[in-house]
Formats: sequence, structure tokens, C-alpha cells
Amino acid sequence: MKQKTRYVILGLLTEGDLSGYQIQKLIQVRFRFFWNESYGQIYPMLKSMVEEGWIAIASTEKVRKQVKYHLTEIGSRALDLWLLEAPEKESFRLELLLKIYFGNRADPEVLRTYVERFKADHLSELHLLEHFKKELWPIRESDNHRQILQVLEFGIKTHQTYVEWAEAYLKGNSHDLD
Amino acid sequence: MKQKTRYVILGLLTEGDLSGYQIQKLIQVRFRFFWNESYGQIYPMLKSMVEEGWIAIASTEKVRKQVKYHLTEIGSRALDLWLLEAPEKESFRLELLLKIYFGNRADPEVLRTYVERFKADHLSELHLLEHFKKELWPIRESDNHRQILQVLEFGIKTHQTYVEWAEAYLKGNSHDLD
DNA sequence: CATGTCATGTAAGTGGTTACATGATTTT
DNA sequence: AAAATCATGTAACCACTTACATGACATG
Repeated sequence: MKQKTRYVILGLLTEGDLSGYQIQKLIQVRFRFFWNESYGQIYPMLKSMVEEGWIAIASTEKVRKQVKYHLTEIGSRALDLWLLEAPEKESFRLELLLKIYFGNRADPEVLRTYVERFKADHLSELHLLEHFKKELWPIRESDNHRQILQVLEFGIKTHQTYVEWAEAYLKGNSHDLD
Repeated sequence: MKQKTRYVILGLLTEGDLSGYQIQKLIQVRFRFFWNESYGQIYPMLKSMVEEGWIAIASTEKVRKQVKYHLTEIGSRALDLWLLEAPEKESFRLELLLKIYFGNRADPEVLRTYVERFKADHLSELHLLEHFKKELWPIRESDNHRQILQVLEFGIKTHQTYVEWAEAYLKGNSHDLD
């Protein structure tokens, strides 16, 4: 709630000027396991943020008619204020768990395929994050290196947990144990 | 997306007739760590589900003017069909991680309090789930006992992971190590 | 007799996705 | 020449929360 999209944009712009397209792509790679935004959210938001003076158009390149934005003083202060507000309690929805909960009505084989899919997805996510972690070492002089590492660590640990849970599920519900 | 609220309601009604109020309360306790619904969502949904014949009014008690609903054949089949559809990829948003990521702008002490809060919240959730698990043993003859246990196990494991991550964060960012 | 919980519902607003529309540039 | 990607944006819709309104019953 409360337009957090604004603050993601502000946060990313602290590192340099970016276009709407670049912002979306950055969120997709860096925050992939705990955040997402769509173009239909970003472009109108950029527009209203300009109107409110939080950001300003930095340049409009003729080549690809790309519009880059940069952070203003007002935006910078807004970001700092937001960082001082306690984060809201997360609420997420896991359809898989719902299906398992009501799964006594369903074919156990079908449920197994869902869990297998879940495992595969999170395993590949895990590999990706581990790859990011390795890539991060050379740039450990960057000022937010520690924070990025901690966020990555969160993702790695949770994905590991998901994979382990899925493996335990598949083991406990296998045919062999009938 | 795609009106999953419907299916949560259907799933709960398989165990017996329930009122909107009871449905909301049940979701709040049973699915607390992976699902939530508000009254503003449930009551209008119940209404439209009656119109479509998925559920029907079972009884209207005079005492507390409570309206109970029960599952129809159509609703039952709709639930079974939904269970055959692969669950959508979950997308959740963790404001805390965003704040840590951009946290080099903020006071480290403030971030610590967020993580401490996060740890405390998930520790108490963990205790609650462990309590539920203990309570579950006596009713292990129920037909969906295995599934409930697996869902609970998911919650326990993820909360443990959250708590461990928070502890590692707090250790790694403590004053003593300066 | 006040507070809390039970109980139902609506209205307004926010947040977010999806589909569509357009067109340039780059790669195969 | 076609396909992929870069790039921006809008409109329609869907999902969801919050605040409000109402009132019965139960407990201290």
C-alpha cells in the first residue's frame, strides 16, 4: 500500500539517471525475489512524480527517444523520510499451499507435479542468486555492498528453505513408501 | 488474480456450512502465514457466488442473524477443476528488504530496529505454528491431516529461516564488531 | 452500562495487471 | 525480411483495503 513504487524509483535514481524502461528492468533483476513492478505502474508514476517535483527529466535522447529522470532535492528528502518509517508487515499469498491444504480432494500425482515445479523454479532462482553473490565480490568497495549482500543472503536462505521443503514433501509422498 | 478468494471459500465450505464472518476468522487463523482476506472482499463474493449457484444459503439464524452458506454440486465441481490448474507463481513484496537495500542512506540503528521487529514478529509466528502442530496430533485421523501438516511445516521452516537471517544480520551489524 | 465481540454489509479509493497501440533499432 | 528488443504510454479492468454504518448480544 501507500505507493511504495515511488520509493523504489527514488531509491534506484540515487545511483544515477534512469529511464522508465531501465527502472523496470533493474527491478526485474535486482529485486526479482521480493519485488516487482509493471510498466502500467511505472510510467504514470514517473509522470506524477515529475509534477510533484520529486524527480525531473534529465535528458531526452533522440536516438531511441529515451527519457531519463534524475532525483531532485525534494525527492531525495522524501526517500530519507520513508526510510525512517517502519516497514509494513508483509502479506503474501501462496496458492500452492492453498491447493495442498485442500488437496485431499485432488489427485496426489497432480499435487506432486505442482511441488516439483515449485522446487525447480526456486532451485533455478537459488542458482541465479548464488551467481549474483559471486559477481558482487569485485565491487565490494561500493558503499551499499553490505546491504546488497544481506538482501541476497535473505533470498538465498529462503530459496534453500523452499527447495528443502519441496524435497521433504516429495519424499514423504512418494509411491515407494506405500 | 483470477478471483482466488472464491476457491478459498469453496475449500472451507467442504468441511461444513459457514458464515462470512466465520470464513474470515478461519482464514485468519489457519492460513495466517500465507493468505488473508478482508470482509470487504468476502461478503460481496459470497453474494455473487450465490447468484452463480456455486454456494447456497443454508440457514439464517434469528439469534445473531447469522447467514450460513453451503457448497452446491456446481461449486464442488468448480473447486475440483481449480485444483487441477497449476498454481500461479507467487509474487510477494518485502518492504524491509527494500529499506535494507537502500539503507546506506539511513541510520544503521534504525535499520537494526526494523530487523529486530521482523525477528520478533516471525519468532512469535513460529511459536504459534509449533503450537498448532502439537494440537494437530490428536486429530490425525482426519482425512486431510497429512496436507495440513505439510502446510504447517512450510510455515515453520520459512519462519525459522527468517529468524535465522535476522539473527545473522543483527550479529553482523553489531557495534561490538567495529 | 460500557466495552467487546459477533455479524453483515457498502462505498470510496488505492494498487496493480493486462492488453493494446505505436514505432524505432538491433539482431538473426 | 523477420524477429527480438528497446521504448513509451494509455485504458480497461480486476483485486483489495479501509472506513463507515448498523445493530444484536455477552461479559465484566
